[in-house]
Amino acid sequence: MPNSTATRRAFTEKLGGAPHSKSSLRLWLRLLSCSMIIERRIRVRLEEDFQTTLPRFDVMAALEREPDGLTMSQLSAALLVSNGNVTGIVNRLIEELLVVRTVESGDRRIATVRLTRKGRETFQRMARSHEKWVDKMFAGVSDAQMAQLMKLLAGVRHSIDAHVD
Amino acid sequence: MPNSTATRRAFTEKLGGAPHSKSSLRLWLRLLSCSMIIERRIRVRLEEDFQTTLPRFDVMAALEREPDGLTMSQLSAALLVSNGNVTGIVNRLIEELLVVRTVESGDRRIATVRLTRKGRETFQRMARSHEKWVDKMFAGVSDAQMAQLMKLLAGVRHSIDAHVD
DNA sequence: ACCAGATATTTTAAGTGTCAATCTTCTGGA
DNA sequence: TCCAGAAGATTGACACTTAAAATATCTGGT
Repeated sequence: MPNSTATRRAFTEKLGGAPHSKSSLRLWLRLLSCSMIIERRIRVRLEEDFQTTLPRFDVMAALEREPDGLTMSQLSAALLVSNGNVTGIVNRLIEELLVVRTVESGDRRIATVRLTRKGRETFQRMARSHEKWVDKMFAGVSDAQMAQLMKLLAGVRHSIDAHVD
Repeated sequence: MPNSTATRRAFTEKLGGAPHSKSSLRLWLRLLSCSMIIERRIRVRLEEDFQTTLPRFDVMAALEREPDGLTMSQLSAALLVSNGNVTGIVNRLIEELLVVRTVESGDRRIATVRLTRKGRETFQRMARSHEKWVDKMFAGVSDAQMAQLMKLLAGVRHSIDAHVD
């Protein structure tokens, strides 16, 4: 996982810039700590209950709705990770017999990755659990609050994209 | 980082569980993608502008407000990462002469880590930039929206903590 | 004084992540 | 046809991450 940390909160108190400044930083740290905690819990569960990892789960999720499979490049684009990274994860999934990688098109550079039957069945089980875990973590948040959050986070996303520099 | 991904959105459409279910998953994925994008941008900037990494920045941030330094254990507790992890990061910071690790108390098991003068100065510069980057990314979010988000995220955090299982 | 267990830290093994270099295969113009 | 460069994928070097094993040191009870 990922990385850290919620402690950049540290220097927040110092460095008094514009009033807006401190708020952005504090909001960012709160956002970060929420998603880190949720993600960490999912990782632990995935390991405990299915002896797998989040990246492997993510690859399988991307493949699950593509019966015809995805090329390595499509996979890395879908997951927003580097090409070389996908190679390693797919290799491990192949060892576990959860996916296959074949060269079948006319272009022999292109490798297509596909879930096996075992992979599909395994993923179904994992996805059901995953959904339950997330549900449970958000159980204390009302539908109205979730809707609010969806909207506000869309705004954040928009702000980020708008200020690409 | 690491890690991924915003594409678990994939299977969200299938697996129609309770109506609340799908919302949690979608909210979680939106939360995740926001924080991943922000974090990635900070990583890139830190590398481009200061040839450093986010974990190193985080360690320095934790040390910055502790003139007397922190032990390795205090550091890993503050950053919410494993003990062994901190060892490697601090080693690299030592090579860069940004921190020092000394054994000074009566207990020779305990190593104290402290920013050097160079480390302190370097961190000040980095923190100022870091703050600007975050500010800019949130520039399109109003103060009212930020306040709302703070409140709602506190609720999320509370919900997560309440449903530890 | 001794030594069993506790505590602080480092080391190790395996996975994830990046970028840059390399390998293979294709493609389009001369 | 031929070949320079583009495109898909893997490999290698490095950094980060964890959990578990190994080291080193301390502490308290006998």
